Amino acid sequence: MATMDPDTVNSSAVFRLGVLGAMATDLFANRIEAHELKPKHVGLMVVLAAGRVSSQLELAGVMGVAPSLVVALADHLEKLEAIQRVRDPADRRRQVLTLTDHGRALLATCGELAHAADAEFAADLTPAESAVLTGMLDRLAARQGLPPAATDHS
Amino acid sequence: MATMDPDTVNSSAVFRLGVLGAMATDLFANRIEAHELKPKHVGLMVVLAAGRVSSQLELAGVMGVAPSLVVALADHLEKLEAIQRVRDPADRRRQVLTLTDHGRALLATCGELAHAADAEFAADLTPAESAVLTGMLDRLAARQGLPPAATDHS
DNA sequence: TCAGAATCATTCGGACTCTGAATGATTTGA
DNA sequence: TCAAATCATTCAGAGTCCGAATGATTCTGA
Repeated sequence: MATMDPDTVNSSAVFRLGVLGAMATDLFANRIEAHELKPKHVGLMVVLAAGRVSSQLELAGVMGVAPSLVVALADHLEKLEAIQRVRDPADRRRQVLTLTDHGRALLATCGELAHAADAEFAADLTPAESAVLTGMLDRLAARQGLPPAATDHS
Repeated sequence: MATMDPDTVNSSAVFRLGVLGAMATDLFANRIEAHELKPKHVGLMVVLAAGRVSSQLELAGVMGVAPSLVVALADHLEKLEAIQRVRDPADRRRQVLTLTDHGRALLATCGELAHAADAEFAADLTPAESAVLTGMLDRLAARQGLPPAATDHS
């Protein structure tokens, strides 16, 4: 490349995705605040709703957070009666988390709030753009189990 | 509405942008770590490079953070000799921040790292999808009043 | 069968980031 | 000239998250 643009950073997808993502999360956090939820609580419920995973360690893996954080998030969701925590009879070390009816209702409410926020934040997203976002999220989620590039100081 | 998608949240742009943005920021943070920079340091430099703003209070406004945080970020960048801090002679309450040559070089390096990260982050995307993503980020950024991305003709 | 290694959840301490309330310096306005 | 406003700075503390113990349970091989 010849003379480089003075602000190459700002033209990178990673950087701008980060900035926009932070704004989006702040917006979403404000919308769900009244329900005593934070974005990560919703994230946990979303993973649960997907139905592929139920133990806390697996949750931590999919969400990319420490197991100890899942404990705190699950504690809170249990207090809200949004999830049930039951020891797996087949392996009593595991806690099996399941969404309660109330949890599903809460999640649906968050869905409505999120889409309302979309109207403000990403009003004119074309279906193609939505598809790209979805595709990226799916593929990145599919990369779980790779060397944790995010927090590897070993 | 009839039966709603079981996971409406996950189909909202705000939520997905938040998740992807967090991953993108983590990735970027890892890449610039060796230069003793965090994403917010780069963010400050990006705003400075845009050239519309120079005092710390203005910086705080554009970045959407507390003025006291700008102090800390600027302290560090000054220690790295990436910026200069000079009292505005016309108003000695103000600190005028300017990128040094080294700061510009650092920023350029971060740009390369960011674009390299793009390659990994969007590895599975087709060029068409990439273009859609870029266009979408442009429009979203404009909508949020962020500094416009310079067109990259590398 | 049984002791030791591995696995899962939990607790706890602490690192890190960020904010908001003082404080000090300077400028502005009446 | 003096009071109010403005900018930068410091500081204490809230909030979030991780990693290292700990305890409980399961798995393994001899």
